[in-house]
Amino acid sequence: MFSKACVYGIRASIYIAAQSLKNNRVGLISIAENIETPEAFTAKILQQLVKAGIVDSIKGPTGGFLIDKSRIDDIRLSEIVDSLDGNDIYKGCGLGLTECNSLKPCPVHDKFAAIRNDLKNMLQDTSLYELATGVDVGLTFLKR
Amino acid sequence: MFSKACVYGIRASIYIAAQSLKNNRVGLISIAENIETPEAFTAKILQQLVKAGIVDSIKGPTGGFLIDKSRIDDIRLSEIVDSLDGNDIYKGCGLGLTECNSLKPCPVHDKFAAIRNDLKNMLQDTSLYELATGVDVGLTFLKR
DNA sequence: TAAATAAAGGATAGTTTTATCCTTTATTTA
DNA sequence: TAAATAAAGGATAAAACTATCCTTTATTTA
Repeated sequence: MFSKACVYGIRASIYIAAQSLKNNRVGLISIAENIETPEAFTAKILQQLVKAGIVDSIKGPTGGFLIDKSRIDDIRLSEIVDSLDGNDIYKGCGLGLTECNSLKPCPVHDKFAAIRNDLKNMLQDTSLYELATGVDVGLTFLKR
Repeated sequence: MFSKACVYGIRASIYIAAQSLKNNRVGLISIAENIETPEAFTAKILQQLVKAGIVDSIKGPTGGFLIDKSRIDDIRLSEIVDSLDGNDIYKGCGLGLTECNSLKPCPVHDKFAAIRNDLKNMLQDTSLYELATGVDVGLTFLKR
């Protein structure tokens, strides 16, 4: 469904959000440990999330990654997916055709459109806030 | 969503089914042309579909690929996806965790389960027959 | 101001996926 | 039975994705 970069990025964002809600700034090592991802690869993904404006970073001692508390409720899963995997999962044809639309549809066009639309809505309706609080209260998990 | 091998395989299966319904056996070159896929790579995918028992092949002059007419209505999209991409899209965790279930769920477990279940049902409910006839009457397309 | 810390960035390596080429095997037909 | 045809299979190459390492830049604190 999503690339590894994307799922690592989602997990990292949720972890950073959960910590930011508790006013903790977190470093790369701690992130990689808590979401169980390869450290250096996670660093690259965090760079992308910073460039996309989803995560903030601060260099030097006491530095690390954070998300402004006031924005955690506004950030949607769809933004993270967009920034790491692009919008192909929403827009692309299910059978890989370059031109595929209601005028010249592939054989699964309508059936896929329905699923993809549900996926799109789900990602757009899901905020980082609800995911982060689930992790914080121990209802959901980011590793294993 | 699906690998290239998988979407090529679906398109090839639909094309072979459409031709088989008209009692035409089709060769590799003609398949690759009509679904616009790289010939040699398509050959490899067809080998997998033959091994999976979805498509039949006959060697030598007048040979080619076909699907028994009586089976076209029974073959589901899910079988093709299974044979080329495996069942990870149905079973795997949306965030890539190895253990993820209702007892120890990832933050998006329930939301993904709903989407994945819809996808699963759609693939299991869709027969090669309905896709092939759509192409045959010019309602849907396999290339561009 | 020097040393320590932590992210950013560049280079490179490993793995998987996608793609091609060439030889072998099976089958038909002249 | 020889020649032609078409799929099967093996080897290899190219591209994309995943992953690691090392240097540079920014910032803090002693």
